[in-house]
Amino acid sequence: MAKKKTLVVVLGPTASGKTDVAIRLAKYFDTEIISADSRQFYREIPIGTAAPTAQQLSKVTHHLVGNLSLNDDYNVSRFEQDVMALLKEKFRVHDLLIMTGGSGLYIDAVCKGIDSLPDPDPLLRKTLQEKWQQQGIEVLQQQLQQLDAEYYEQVDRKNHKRLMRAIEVCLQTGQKYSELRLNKPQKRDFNILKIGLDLPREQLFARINRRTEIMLSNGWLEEARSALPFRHKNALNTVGYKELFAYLDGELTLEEAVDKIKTNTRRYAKRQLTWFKKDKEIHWFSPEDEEIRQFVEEFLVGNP
RNA sequence: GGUACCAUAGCUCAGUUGGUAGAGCAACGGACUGAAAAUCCGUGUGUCCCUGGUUCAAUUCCAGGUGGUACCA
Repeated sequence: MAKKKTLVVVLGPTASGKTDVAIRLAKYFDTEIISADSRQFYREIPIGTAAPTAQQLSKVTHHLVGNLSLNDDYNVSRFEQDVMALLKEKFRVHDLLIMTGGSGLYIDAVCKGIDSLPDPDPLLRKTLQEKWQQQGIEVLQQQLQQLDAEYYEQVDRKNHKRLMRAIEVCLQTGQKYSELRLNKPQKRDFNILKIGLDLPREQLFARINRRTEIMLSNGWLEEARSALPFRHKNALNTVGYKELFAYLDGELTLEEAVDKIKTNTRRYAKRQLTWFKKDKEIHWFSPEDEEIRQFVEEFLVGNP
């Protein structure tokens, strides 16, 4: 019987040191890394997304970094499919693979699966978007109440994105969203070990501030300037770009923009931590902790 | 040195005709199934500069002090 394969997931808030830890583990176990970062896919914005550098990429083979263009539309479901295909291929030659990133929803899609739902119809989405902007959220609420009263009861009714998505699914499938959204964890045929990286908040915030400065001195502003033609793409609805675009528009001074970037990055880190805190499968470590490698080895021994 | 004005939450400020106070931002907490670095929800954390006076009661009125700002010397 074939040995069971293992996916080690290195996760944590932004700037917690995931990239370095993942590379160290990958080198030690002589394996490859799959990114689970919803913004590092885009090849035009490596600086602002703190993607692995050319030097880091040369040390270990990375997947799903810089594989998309800002023009590409992408979503969690496609990510799940891409990663499952990658795992199938790479587990032929590796017993252990590493996935690292900070996008909780994307990580969960790989670890637990995600329901089979249709991709949004762009035209329908545009219609709903306009409806919301012109007539307000009440119209969306009423529409969802008619289409799917059950989901309407549980949904966050002030969140236009949730309302729109549910309406989309109902209209596109002719079925109720609440009936399609099973939310049932799928069994994977590989072991999963989740390693969480975290630091005392004060230290994490100091790292965020320092990294922001480094990213700027690495040419982030120029990167933002050249991404300007794509500013309305979803990929650029991202911490940092919004603020730098505001500076380029003359709405903020550079100093104000940088301060806002730091603040919004901290807030992003907090949202990530809120997501990860719920997941009781995560084993938490400090990024400098030498015991991470040993912990993985012990897991491998215990889960042959 | 003199005069005027100001001093309230981490920041910018509102307010209390005397009954210990509230907005925005920040902060903190939370939600999350194809836009997720997105989107949305909740929470006020306070020697009301200090000391004294008047008063049943002072953050509020009065006096002095301290600090700041402006103008005059």
